Amino acid sequence: MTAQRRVVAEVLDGDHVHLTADEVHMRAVAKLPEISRATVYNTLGELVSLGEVMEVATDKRAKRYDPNAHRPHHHLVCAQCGAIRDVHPSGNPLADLPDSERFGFSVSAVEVTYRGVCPNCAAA
Amino acid sequence: MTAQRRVVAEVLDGDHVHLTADEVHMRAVAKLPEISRATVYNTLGELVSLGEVMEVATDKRAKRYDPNAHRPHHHLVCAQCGAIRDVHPSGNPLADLPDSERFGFSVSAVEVTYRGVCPNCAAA
DNA sequence: ACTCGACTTGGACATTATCCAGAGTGGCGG
DNA sequence: CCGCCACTCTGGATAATGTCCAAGTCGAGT
Repeated sequence: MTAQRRVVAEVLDGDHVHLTADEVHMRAVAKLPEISRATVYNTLGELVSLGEVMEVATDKRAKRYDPNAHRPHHHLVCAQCGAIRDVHPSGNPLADLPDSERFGFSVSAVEVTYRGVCPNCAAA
Repeated sequence: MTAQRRVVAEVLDGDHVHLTADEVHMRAVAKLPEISRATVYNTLGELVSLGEVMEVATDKRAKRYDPNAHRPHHHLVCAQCGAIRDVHPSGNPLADLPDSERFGFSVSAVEVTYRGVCPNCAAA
């Protein structure tokens, strides 16, 4: 546990939002100016391997990192401003996939992304 | 409808797989050598706007384009080799999102990505 | 204090996507 | 048939994101 990794962990823990790798880097630089992008990417990759954070691919421009990896949840994305909210649907989508639709895959996870327009953008 | 756009449409229609923009470009070049990347991107963007093809963000490396945009379906992705299959689950995930979890959004679409390991990779 | 290994750094590089200025093309009125 | 206009395409530059590598740095153990 080095100073650099602690800073990355603090950035993710401080705000429970969904940051891009670049945003994590910028915030890390604010706390530790000499930290490099490579270290941020390395550390994020390790945190993902450890299961401490999740990668989220809601848009294709950049990965986002979700520090709320321990409680299963899905995401609600505004199509206009890109805002992301965590949501907790009632059903279990894994159960909705019958064996006949699994093609022999061993299915281990499911990601659900709801898309819509947030109240702010709807008002504008 | 120019020659270039016809070629892009043919590429997408010829194989019902999930091509990246770059794969579309390579296949388009095979049919029409002087087509440029910009034109492929433009045309793909127009097709998406028209609702003829869907963008799929199963990994973060590159967008993929799904020509099967007219029948709602979801995707089953192999975590190892990246193979993508279309699947048709039984339930309707939109119904699983109660109003209390919508935060005022007008939710219009849902994407579901199942992740697992395909039979080929499981055998290897 | 020395050595070794792990970590970090900074920059180069790769990939994917977008932008832009200029050239090309086709239709249409004259 | 000619020239004009709107639109499209091209090729290259550029941006955004992510990865890799060689060398430097730091700390633990001896």
